[in-house]
Amino acid sequence: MTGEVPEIDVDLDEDAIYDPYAVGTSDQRAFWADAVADAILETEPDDPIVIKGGVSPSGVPHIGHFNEILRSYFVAEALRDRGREVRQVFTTDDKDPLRKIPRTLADLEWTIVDFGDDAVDSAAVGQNLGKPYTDIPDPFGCCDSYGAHFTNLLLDAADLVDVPIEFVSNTELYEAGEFEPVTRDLLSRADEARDLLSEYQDSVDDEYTPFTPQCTECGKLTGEVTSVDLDAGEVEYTCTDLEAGDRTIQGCGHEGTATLREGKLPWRFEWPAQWDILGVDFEPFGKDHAEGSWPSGEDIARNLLDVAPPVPMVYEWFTLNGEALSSSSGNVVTVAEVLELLEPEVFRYFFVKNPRKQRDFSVETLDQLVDEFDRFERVYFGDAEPRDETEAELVERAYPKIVDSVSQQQPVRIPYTFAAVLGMTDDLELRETMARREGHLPEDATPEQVHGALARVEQARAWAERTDNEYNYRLAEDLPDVDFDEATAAALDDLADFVETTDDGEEIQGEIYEAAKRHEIEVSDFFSAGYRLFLDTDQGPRLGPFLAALDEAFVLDRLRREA
RNA sequence: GGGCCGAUAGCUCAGUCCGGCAGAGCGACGGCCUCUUAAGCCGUCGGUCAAGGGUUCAAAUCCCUUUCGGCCCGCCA
Repeated sequence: MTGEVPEIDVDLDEDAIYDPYAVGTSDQRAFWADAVADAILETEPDDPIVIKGGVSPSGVPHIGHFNEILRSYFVAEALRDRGREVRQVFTTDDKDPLRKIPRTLADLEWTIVDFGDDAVDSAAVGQNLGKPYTDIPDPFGCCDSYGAHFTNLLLDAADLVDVPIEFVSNTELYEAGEFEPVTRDLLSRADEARDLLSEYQDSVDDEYTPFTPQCTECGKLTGEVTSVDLDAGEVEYTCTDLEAGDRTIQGCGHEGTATLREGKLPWRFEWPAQWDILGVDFEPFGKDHAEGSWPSGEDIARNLLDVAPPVPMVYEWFTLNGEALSSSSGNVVTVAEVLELLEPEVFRYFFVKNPRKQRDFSVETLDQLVDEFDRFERVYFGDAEPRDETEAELVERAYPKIVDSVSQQQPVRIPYTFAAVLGMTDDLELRETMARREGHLPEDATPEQVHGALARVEQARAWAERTDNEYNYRLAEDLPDVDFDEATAAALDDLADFVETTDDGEEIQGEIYEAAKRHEIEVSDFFSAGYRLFLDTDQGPRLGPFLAALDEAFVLDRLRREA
């Protein structure tokens, strides 16, 4: 359970509640999710409050999709803090047609594979452009359809970050007839619908019909409606070509009839129709929707469907390593991959930040994100000073929503980069010894705390390996190929003799200097010799305590260049 | 072409709505710990608030213009 929600007088006018750029920016709240909750409550929604997100299951889910999941989650939690019941719904827009061949796919284990890979039935996909995702075979053959496959990955992604969501399949909504009343209504007032949408889309002309039938012959959503018979609940259509980007998906020319369930609404109408059907009170969306779909959707909801639109919120897109996230170009990172590098709470923390800012998710500098989270957590436990009152409130409100559960005791965290260094060895006891020697583990830490703190090593090690950065040390198991001069060799022998007499890291550290001086060699060169022997690099961790932590017999053999 | 969002220290970001000393963490640098090299402590440096102009006693904040990054204006979602 989270802390008290600060009581404030909220005074939002209609404009502020339905301006997607304004929602969530109140200066009365430190955490944007609280400001969003204020706006939602101003609309006086009934319980349960419905929060919706949604994406097309078009390909490999990537971290961008977590805007839909986690932004919504924080708002849901902010409302629950105020005693409200909330449903977090997520639509998989699986009735959408596949418009182009994805370059990469992922199997259910999140292994990324190229479209042309042998494991992929590429023909099953290539021959089905223009069909709904749920009518295309799963190219891996493991799920009911292409749509089901990637919906399963989305479900798994939400599960990985432990956000409970109610999944709703759009295709199933159509099949169950949920869209039929809205479809019928829109077709009966096609002129009105056309007039309204033409204010937002220049291309809407007199021929426009707010329904896209699915061809009974070829299965594609390409039909051009030629007549409507609402009494029969049918439309007549001709299967025509479909423009998709710079390509054309060919229709089969079939002339036939379709029921109001055999097809779909164009997106501009489908979105507000979802609001109506699901009773949506709040929906965040990417900036791509902000200038197009939202204004028309709001208008359609109010003036055509006669329903209140949800409270909207725009989030900025972020980049990955400075480049646009793009499934087609392959610049994606999956949640599964991210969670190999980060603890879930750190990943969730990333989404606590202001949604209105363009942000880069940089794998190279992930350590900074982790450090930021660690400080955030210390502030929560009173172990670090908040920079101002705003941050104090932000921490108080957001931290409990980031972690699984707030622990009684402050979790022990070892710095991420140090954790990466510990990854030099697979010896768990050695990791703990080194961490203790460096004071990263309190004397009285419980075994659970130690275990929890060291769990980070796996992720930090994976990060160091992946980026091959300065923390990518590896304990040299065999004697590296070395060739020292006489003085250095003698100094190393001295050092070995000294190590034999003590296991005090600080004393060893001092002897390294002394031995170098005695043999008249540069201290820095002597350190380098040590790093070369143990890590096969020129620099590394503080050598004395490092050697003290290692197995003594191993250290002696190595210093004497014997093994 | 029209509209919209963003840009603040080397990095990650607060602060902008409602004008009032330019901020935090990390990094860097210096010092301390018998000690250049993952830790710790102390300290220092670090800024054309993207650029220019305007309003104001006072502008990162408001107004105008421009640059850069991105989005929308598709019978796409």
